[in-house]
Amino acid sequence: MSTASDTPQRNTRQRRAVQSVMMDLEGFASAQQIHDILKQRGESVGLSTVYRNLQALADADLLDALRNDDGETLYRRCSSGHHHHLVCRSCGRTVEVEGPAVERWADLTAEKHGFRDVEHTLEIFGTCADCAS
Amino acid sequence: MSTASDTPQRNTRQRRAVQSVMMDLEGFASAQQIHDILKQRGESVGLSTVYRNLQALADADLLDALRNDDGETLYRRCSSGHHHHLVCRSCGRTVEVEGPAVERWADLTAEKHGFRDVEHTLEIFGTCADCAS
DNA sequence: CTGTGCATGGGAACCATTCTCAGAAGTCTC
DNA sequence: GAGACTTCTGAGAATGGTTCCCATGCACAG
Repeated sequence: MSTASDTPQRNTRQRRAVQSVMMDLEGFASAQQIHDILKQRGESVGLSTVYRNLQALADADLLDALRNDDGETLYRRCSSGHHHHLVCRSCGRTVEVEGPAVERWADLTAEKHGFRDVEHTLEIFGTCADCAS
Repeated sequence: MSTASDTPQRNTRQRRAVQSVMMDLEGFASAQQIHDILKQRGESVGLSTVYRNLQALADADLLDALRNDDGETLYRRCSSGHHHHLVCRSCGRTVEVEGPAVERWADLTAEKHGFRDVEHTLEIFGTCADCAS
């Protein structure tokens, strides 16, 4: 395996601080919000560095990233493996969901039309039980 | 019905020009691309106006809008009714696809977790047969 | 034809994100 | 532990898509 060999990254205070915040976070948050949280904690980290580390973590599949309607990128820690999200549009609470049948349908549909290297995005939005009352 | 009564919009040259371009377009295009096409046709329209009209058309469900990975909003004319897209990430060619089973799965999954007023987004990206060769 | 008010457009403003690059700080070697 | 080597950091500038501002234009009713 060569996939595991790439962690030539240095163990800096800033990287640890960002990871720590992401561990504590319950829902999705923007890079700027995470930057603010770090500032509040007294673990000040440059905004560029926050962006860089979030991207690195997302590339390593340690975080999920998605764009909201405003065009911001939101991050959240995630379990490994392919999955989708059920997000409360009111409070941001997120449930990770899987749908093997959907995966198959997407691949099959793409293949039927001659498409290669297929990816897909799927997010479900709604109002959770707590927020609905 | 009150939904059909709202077209108190003026019939300007610019609005007609934008609609005309969208009718001719095969795949998704960004506001800026559409602005360029208008310029090429000699039907010059201000960039702000292009944005405004595209948004208006999308709000009226006459266009589909989606965001690409770069954060740009892309527009395309769409057939009525709920559907999803299979988009070539190279040339932008788009196939509208339907997946009743997926709709049902999404609604069911959300319901199972107590979510209400459920919506979902689903897009499939790939490289089409022509671009793959 | 004339008045009224929405539409237009050019440029400034906005804002999330990325880039730049000099200085700071991990890590490896001896 | 010291020194060399290299990656990481951060402040501010740059970027780029989109929206805002507002004086002027133009569609449409009367």
